Amino acid sequence: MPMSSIKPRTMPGVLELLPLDQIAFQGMLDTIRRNYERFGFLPVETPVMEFSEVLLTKSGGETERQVYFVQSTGALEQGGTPELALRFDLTVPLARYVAEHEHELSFPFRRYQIQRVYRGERAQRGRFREFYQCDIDVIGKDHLSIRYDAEMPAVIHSVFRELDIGPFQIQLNNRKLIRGFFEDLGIAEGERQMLVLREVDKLDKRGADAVRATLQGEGFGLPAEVVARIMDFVSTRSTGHDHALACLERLGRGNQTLAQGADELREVLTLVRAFGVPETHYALNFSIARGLDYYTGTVYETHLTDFPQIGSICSGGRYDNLASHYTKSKLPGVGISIGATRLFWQLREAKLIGTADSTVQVLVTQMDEADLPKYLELAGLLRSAGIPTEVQMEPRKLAKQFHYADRAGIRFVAVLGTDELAKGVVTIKDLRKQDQFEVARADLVKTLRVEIEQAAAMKGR
RNA sequence: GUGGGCGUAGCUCAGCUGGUUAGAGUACCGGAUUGUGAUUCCGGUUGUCGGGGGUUCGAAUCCCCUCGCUCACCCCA
Repeated sequence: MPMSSIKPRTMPGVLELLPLDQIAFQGMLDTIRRNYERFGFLPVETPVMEFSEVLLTKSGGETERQVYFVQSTGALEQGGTPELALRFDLTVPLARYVAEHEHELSFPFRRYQIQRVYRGERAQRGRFREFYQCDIDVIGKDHLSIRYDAEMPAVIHSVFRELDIGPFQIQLNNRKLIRGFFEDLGIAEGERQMLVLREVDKLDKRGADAVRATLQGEGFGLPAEVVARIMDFVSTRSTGHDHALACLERLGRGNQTLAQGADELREVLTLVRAFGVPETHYALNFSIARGLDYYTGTVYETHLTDFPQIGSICSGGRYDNLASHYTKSKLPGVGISIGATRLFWQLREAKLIGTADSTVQVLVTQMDEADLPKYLELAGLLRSAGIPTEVQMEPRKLAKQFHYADRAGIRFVAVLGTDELAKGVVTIKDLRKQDQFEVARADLVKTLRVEIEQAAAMKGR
C-alpha cells in the first residue's frame, strides 16, 4: 500500500479552522475572556481528563452514554475498566476543584474557565463532540447571596454587547417558581415534574399546540384544564422591567415555594437594572427550565433577537450545592456558560461574522536577493514597533509575492527596491484599498500605525 | 440508542430508461515584454464513480451486502 493512501480526515463533530477563521475565533474568545476578567473573575484550567469516579458522580444513564473513556494501550491490553474519562462540561471539574482546594481558596470564589469539553453525541448540524465552553461561576461557602444571580446578566450583557453580533435578550426564570406552580397543580413528584418541564422547555421549538397535545396525550394524561393552566403560565413573557414585576405580582402568593421564587426573581430584576443592563435586554420567560437537574433557583438563557432559530447562546443558573459528592461543606453557586464553538459556527452560518484579516500586518518583499539584509533590517524596525511583519525569504517573482500576501490575508506589502533605497523611502501598498504610496523611512512606523488602526476601525463597522 | 436521506475531481454538482477513452464550474499550477495581488485571456494537473459481491456481451447507472457521511428523534449536567 502506498504511503499516501490514508485519507486525511477528522472525526465528525469537531471544528477545525483555517488560520484566518481561527484568528476570528480567537478574537471571540479574547473578547469573552476580557469581559470575564473585567468583572473580576479569576482564571482556572483543569485537566482534560478526570478520574472516571470523579466525573461520573451523577451517573445518569444519559451521561454515561456520552462520556469518552480514556485508557492507555497497556491498560487496554490488560482488560479492566478505564479509570479515566474526558470531561463533558466544566462544572463537574469545578466542583472537584473547589472541593479539593477548599482551604486554599477565598470565598466567594469567582472563577472563569475557557476550555474544551467532550461529548459522544451523534454528530448533528451545529452540534459538536469537541467544543469550547466559556464558564464563569461564583461559589459561596455555606451561603451565597441572591445578589450574585443579578451579576450574571450584567456579565452576559457586557460580553455580547462587545461581541457586536446584533440585538439580544437575556431571559430569566426561577426553578422554585416553576416547582411551586406545579405543586399547586398537584404535579409534585420530582420525576414527573421533570418530564413535564422537559416538554415545556420545548415550547419555543415545537410550538404551543404540539406541547399541549403531548401533555394531554397518553404519556402524561393531564386533564385539559390543568394543561390550559400550564400553557398559560409558561407562555408568560415580560416586555419591560415594570411589566416583569407585574407578571410576578399577577401570580398571587400561591404556595411558599412559588412565593420564594417570585421574591428571588423580583430582587434579581431590580439589581439587574441597577447593574445598568437596559430593560430591552432582559425579560422573564416562564418556559425556561434548562435540562440540568442541579439548578435550584434562577435560570438564564440568552437569545439573539434577529436569529431565534439559533437558540440559546449562553445559559446557566443557580445551584444550591455544587460539590456535595466531594465534600461535606455546603457550596452554593451561580454560573453561566457560553458554548463558543457552537456560537462561532452559527454566527458564521448566519453571516454575522466573516473571515478575519491575518494577524500579520506587513509583508516585506524581496526585490533583490543581495539586499536581503536590508529587508530583515526593515522588518526588525517594524517588529520593534509592535507591528507583526513577515519577510519574503526566498527569491520569487514579485507578482507571486503579492499573490501570496493576498491569499494569506496580509493587508500591507512593503516594497524596498533600488528606487526606494536611493530615495530613502519605502513603498507601502494596501492590498484591500488597491492603493499605494511612498513614505519616508523615518515616518514609516507612524504612518503604518495610522493605516492599521484605520483598517481595524473600518472592519469593526 | 431509533428512524429517514445521500455517497462521481480538493469543493459544488451533471451524467436520460445500462452502451465507446467519465464531464462542467470552481479551486490549484503555469503563461500573457522579467517592480504589483484579487479582476481578464490562454494552457495544464486532478478521479480504484465509497468498498465488496451479483445480474449482463457490457454497470457510475439495476439488485444484495457493507462502510462512511448526513438529517430528525432521544438527550444536552
